[in-house]
Amino acid sequence: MEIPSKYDPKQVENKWYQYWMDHKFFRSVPDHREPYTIVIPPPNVTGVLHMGHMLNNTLQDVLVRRARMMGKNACWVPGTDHASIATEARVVAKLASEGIKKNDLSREEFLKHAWEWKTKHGGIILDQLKKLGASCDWDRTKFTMDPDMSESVIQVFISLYNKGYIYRGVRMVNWDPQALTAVSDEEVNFKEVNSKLYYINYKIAGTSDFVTIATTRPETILGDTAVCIHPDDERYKKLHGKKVLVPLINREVPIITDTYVEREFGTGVLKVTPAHDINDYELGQKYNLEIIDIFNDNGTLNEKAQLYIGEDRFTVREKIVVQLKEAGQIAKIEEYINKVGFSERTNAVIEPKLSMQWFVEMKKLSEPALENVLNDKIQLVPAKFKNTYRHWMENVKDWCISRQLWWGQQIPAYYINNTNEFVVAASMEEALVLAKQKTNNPALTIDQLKQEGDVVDTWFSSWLWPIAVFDGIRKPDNAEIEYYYPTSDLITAPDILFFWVARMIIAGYEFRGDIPFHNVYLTGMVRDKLGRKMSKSLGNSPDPLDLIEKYGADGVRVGMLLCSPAGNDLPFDEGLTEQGRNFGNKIWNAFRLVQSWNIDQTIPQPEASKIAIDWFNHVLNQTIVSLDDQFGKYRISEALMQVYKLFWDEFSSWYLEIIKPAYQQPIDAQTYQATTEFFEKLLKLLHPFTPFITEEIYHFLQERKDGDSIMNTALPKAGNYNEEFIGQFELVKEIVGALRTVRQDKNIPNKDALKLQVLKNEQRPIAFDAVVKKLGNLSEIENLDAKPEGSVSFLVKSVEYFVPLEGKIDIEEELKKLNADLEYTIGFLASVNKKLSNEKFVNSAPQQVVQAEQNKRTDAETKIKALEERIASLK
RNA sequence: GGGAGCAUAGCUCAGCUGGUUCAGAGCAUCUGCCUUACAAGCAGAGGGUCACAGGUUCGAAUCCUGUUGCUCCCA
Repeated sequence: MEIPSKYDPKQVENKWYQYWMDHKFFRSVPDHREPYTIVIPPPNVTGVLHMGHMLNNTLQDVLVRRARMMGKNACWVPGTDHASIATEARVVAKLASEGIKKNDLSREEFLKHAWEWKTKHGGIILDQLKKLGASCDWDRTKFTMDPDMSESVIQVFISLYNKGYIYRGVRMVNWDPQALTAVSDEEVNFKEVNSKLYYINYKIAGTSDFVTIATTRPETILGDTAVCIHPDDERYKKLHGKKVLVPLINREVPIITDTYVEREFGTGVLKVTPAHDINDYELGQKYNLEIIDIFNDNGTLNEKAQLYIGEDRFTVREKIVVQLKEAGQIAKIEEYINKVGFSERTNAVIEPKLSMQWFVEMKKLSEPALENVLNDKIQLVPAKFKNTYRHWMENVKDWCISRQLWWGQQIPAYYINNTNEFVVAASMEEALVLAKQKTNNPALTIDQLKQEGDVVDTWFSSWLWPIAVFDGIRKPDNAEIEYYYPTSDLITAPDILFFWVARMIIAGYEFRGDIPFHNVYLTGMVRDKLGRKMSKSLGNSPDPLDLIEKYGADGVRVGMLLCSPAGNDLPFDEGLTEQGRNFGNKIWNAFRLVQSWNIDQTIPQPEASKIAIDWFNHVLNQTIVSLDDQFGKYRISEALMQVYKLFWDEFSSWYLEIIKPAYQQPIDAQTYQATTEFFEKLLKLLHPFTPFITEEIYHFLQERKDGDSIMNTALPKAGNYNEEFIGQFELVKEIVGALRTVRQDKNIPNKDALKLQVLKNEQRPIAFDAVVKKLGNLSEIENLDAKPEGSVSFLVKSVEYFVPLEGKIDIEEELKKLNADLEYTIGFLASVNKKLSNEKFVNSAPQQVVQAEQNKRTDAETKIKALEERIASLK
């Protein structure tokens, strides 16, 4: 069988993914095994796969595949999130391009379009994840607006309302005057802009004096209902209790005092516009100020402004400044840089706007969620995020859950007779029953009820995700939720620690009385080389599918993982995926080598091979132990690096080189057997990281039955290993390395055999001679009693080796090296001696440490003696 | 403005409760090799005042304090 020297992932990956799917290997149903559950952080239906998903889902797949191979019943639940704002915006834009306005459609008509859109585009990411090799149980694919999911959301809303956690209230929202909707805080981008700071004189009522305020938004003075100063500000003490007149409209408003005012900013006098600034709003609440909303929803001024009615806020800004100037009320204008919020979607300047919203009271609900993260019942990885988490949870604010949108679960509140009186119920019929009771009016009809138009925030459905995907809200005792919940690990990004993770924990305790997951692994943020967050709008993200096309899914997975320690940002570089691809190629070629050998049952096993097998067994077991440890700490990146080195350095560069028969010579059966066993174990260890190539080679390595798969085999378990043996072998590597250096220095080709001489020394790893001979291409290793003449020498530990090379010795060169070594060793000995002669050190350091220093001294002394003798003999 | 975190080789990071030659790994760089598994490779080499300044200690990359710089969160 001719196997190409370069591994081609393309058809291999498609072939095996299909095979896994055909055999339903990702399917999980409850059984007697221990469950291992991950729910995917549901990507937005609007999205396409980006590098963040790649990282995140690679990590999940590694954990899931590993758990599966550890004999657990692994269940990875995939799904998507309806992303109300983003999706609605998409659908609105699409309709607009067809000349249809959202407002011309009924809610039902619009939702029909939205569902069509979702059906068409909503599965893209999940399909893309298949290319990555994600071993999700696709039969369980959920969507946050599936009927059962929505029912759960509504049920939870009603239950929270009935428990008194949900209320209505006025709140400042981020209003997008272009899209005509409130947007969430996460959808506002703050940017620094060059603007101006206007100093405006306000007349003090009943006097001819005035006071100067500073503002960046002069158009909002029409909504001013107070002016505020710091109570301790000496400059303005005389103003306490006075009133001022708002310029142009001469409304009389009070001067209030509050420590909120920064005395150093501007003039130390703040104009207060409660309807159009969140901080002013809070002042307004505190001092019971009038709230005058001067803006229409589209950003033009309304009649309450009295002036400029119907004109846009930015036009008004320019005009009002002119008018104020004419009135002599502008003191000065300064250049000023401030941060302005822009809508992520329309790029319109966000207008803070007051509106009636629905809230969840969070204080009490969040208590168990705080406690059980702080006490590590739920473990955050890395733990540094506990700080952030605590800070948030201790200062938790009520959660505004209403959105002025149609795409999402419509709030199940029903207003009675167009009043603000309402009932909360799962259906209109139930609402009618409640409304009749509430109004004491048995004649009430459905026509007199009107359902709240707002939908709930998307997070209000995704906080139920780990429960709802197993139908644990509607059917709290069903077999699935009891088996899979709490889930095992959650892998997500730290920027939604509060929005999502914390709320899932809250929901977990509130609705199931238990944690939703045991561990939360927080990944880094994938950035570009300039350190910018990768985003669609910047266009700085490579297309993951292109990368997979170019480097293979295995290569991309390795590339992503190699440098993604938990919680640290990952500046993405295509070089990493290239490294991943190269690794795949290395595995491939190692396999090609092994499969090219012919086995001869009659030839004896070479001594060197026997040693190599022993050694590799030790190293393999040692690595397995270490891997378990790394995975326990979620150090996935380091775990991969260990397997990477195990395969590349230890197995390929050392083990295979030792056992490799001469060209076109057969290999003995025992060594071959051991080698394929090693290979298979290595493949299994690698499988969670590189699922495709390992499956491919697994099937080449031996005849397999249909339905066999490496993904369903057991991960190798660690056997005993001998560290001393491994240590001895490290000396062998040093000897071989030194021999290679000699060859390179003296220009001796590998195929010319050398003779190695050794001064008798008990520390020499004599048991490994066969290996040294093979790798060094030595004709023999000779024991000497005295130092030979005319040889190149080197020291490993304190053992002295010689390579006889008549006529090839450059004595000058040799002396130089020896002297440098001698100098270093003398210096080293001096530092050791200094430590040892320090009584405080000897008395207070642990015995082991002192002993170690003493050993160092002995070794160094021996080495110095050897070096000195050698130097003397050369002179 | 409040809070948190980070700073180790050109890059990305390890370095656990201070103590084995502790200053490491991978990549990149340089040198020599197309040596019949692999040039997507092999064999070697160089490269760091562990941000800066103090302190604690027999001993500090590691603990403490301050300074500087960067990042994130909240306002």
